[in-house]
Amino acid sequence: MKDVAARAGVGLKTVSRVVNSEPGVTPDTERRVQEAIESLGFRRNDSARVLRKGRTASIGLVLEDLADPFYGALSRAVEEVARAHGTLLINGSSAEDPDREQELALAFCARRVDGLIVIPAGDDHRYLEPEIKAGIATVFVDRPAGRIDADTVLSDSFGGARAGVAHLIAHGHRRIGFIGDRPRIHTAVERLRGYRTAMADEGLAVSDSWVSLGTTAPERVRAAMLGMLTGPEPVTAVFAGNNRVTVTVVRVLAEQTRRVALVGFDDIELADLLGITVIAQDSAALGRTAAEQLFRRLDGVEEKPVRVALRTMLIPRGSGEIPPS
Amino acid sequence: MKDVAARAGVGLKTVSRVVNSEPGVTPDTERRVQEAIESLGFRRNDSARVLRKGRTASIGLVLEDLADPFYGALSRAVEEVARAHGTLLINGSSAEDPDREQELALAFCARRVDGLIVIPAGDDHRYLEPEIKAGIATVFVDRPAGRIDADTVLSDSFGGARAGVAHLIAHGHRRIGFIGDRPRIHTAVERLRGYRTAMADEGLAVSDSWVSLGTTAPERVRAAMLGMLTGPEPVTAVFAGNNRVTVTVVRVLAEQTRRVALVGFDDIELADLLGITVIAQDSAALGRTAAEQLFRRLDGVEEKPVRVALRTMLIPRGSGEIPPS
DNA sequence: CTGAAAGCGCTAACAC
DNA sequence: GTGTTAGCGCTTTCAG
Repeated sequence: MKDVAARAGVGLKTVSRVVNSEPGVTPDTERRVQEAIESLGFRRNDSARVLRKGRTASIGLVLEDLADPFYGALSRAVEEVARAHGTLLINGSSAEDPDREQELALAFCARRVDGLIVIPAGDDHRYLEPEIKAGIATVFVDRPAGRIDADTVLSDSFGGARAGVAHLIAHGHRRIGFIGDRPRIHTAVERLRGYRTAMADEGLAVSDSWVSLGTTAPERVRAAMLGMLTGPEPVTAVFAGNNRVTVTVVRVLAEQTRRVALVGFDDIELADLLGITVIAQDSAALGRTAAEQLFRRLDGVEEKPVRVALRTMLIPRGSGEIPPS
Repeated sequence: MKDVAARAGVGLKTVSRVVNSEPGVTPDTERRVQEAIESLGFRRNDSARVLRKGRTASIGLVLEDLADPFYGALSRAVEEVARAHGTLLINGSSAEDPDREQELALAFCARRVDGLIVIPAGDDHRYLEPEIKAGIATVFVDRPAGRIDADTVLSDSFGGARAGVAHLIAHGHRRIGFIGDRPRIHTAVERLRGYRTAMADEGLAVSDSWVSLGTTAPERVRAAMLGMLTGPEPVTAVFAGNNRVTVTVVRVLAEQTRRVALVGFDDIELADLLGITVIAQDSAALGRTAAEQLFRRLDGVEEKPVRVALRTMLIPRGSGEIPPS
């Protein structure tokens, strides 16, 4: 910038004005500066700018795994909102590891992102308190924050699972399995609660052998599913706790001769062709809503922490309407 | 940091030493500084650090759409490599718009990312020359750079498409359609070339009505597919140019009574269950390889631009082995 | 309308 | 082992 000023024969501040298209520069001077910029290939150093202004025009998003289509879509929605606000997005995948979540979130804070959107992996977010106090707006999505009070945008996991299981019951099932994510994960617990409530609503007892929580690794899910299909009280239907689980369950069921009903949480690409009945949640809406709330905070809106729950939708496609065998 | 120094009763530089775990501090002093840091909730301002050091420990990735599972997986692979190098990743989606690609890439450069990985939307990247000259290492992935010479990591689109179409021919097809992405996109053109070559290899003529390039919007692909199924020379097989196209083609074919063979470029989740034969490319390997090359550059390796072509793999699953009707 | 000086928070280089 | 000084590239303030 100094060089540009020298070359254009003007002061430093004048270059700054031109670069930021601030008013108060003669068209003629502006042209000279522009030429100098061009010929020197000058590009403003945003780091220095940030240091001065305090705002980085960037936000951070900590999610579980960008390779999961659910989070990919969510991230993209956040990016669109950020873009509309002239803001860049930094992504980080926690791989469902609380330490890594914290490491990422704090790294983002050290870069002085203006705001943070977090899909929690851990259940204690007190480590963010000083950052939030220091002015980094924070919104939690998909799962609630642990041990701090903050803006949160969720899907209605409980209601969705309950509706899905009720759907299976309505189609005549009595022995229904539930395969979900690890019990540390809030959505897994909520969906299990939805399952139990739906069963209780109809006065159905739940056998321990019908419920399995754990990682979404294919081997684990496969074993759980096979376990429920054998034994003294084999299930005639399953509720899959999320898209990763559904994918594996569909594969296992495809190998069976007996027809087993299935409803899965989360929609999946091509699920329509495979006839998979799902409880769809709108991952893009989740991201969009969270981002909008974040920018509302960045615009200075002061209100007590907001909690939004987005509705889910039951999409019947066949697998959930198979009668008990 | 000044405050920490004051509180701990030490000099500024000593705090800096502690924060960066540099040697030359008494354990006792270090403890005092640590305490001050804790109680003040101090966190180093990386912007200032960047300004001083020149390196931001961040890289930028410009891709088409993070919500596309192909790019999601690629991005995640890049992130893993970056993480191993203590580097953060900034993502941006170009939405296949060259202007937006440029806007993003330059925005990343203004933030002084150490390196840039670009999945080109446009075909002229001379705008990056000053940046590259200024020291921002740049690697292109999935598609080659336009009008500049730079490190590039691609899949073998030509070879993959050729093998896929040859596979269809081997199963008896003579009238084979090709539906691909817009002709501005390098991979689309390469895959079309693979198609034409495979046809020519067997002495088969290609009717204009069998080839359709354009956006991957479902309506466009649907119309193209339906067009090829009707008319005087209906196709008995199709080659789909990428995962977006395949998804729509599968839907259209599912509605037909006649059985039409299909091979698609890119693997898709659940394609195994739907029996879709594909030419798989390893998006994670693409990302990993590109990122590794980038860090090789950042480590100071000077060599003339590298070009890597990753092999593709034909996975027969049924749809590509349907005989002509 | 324009420019000179101060300083954002940190680190490199050199004292002590 | 520790502190001091200068300055990274920009914007803010205020004087011309």
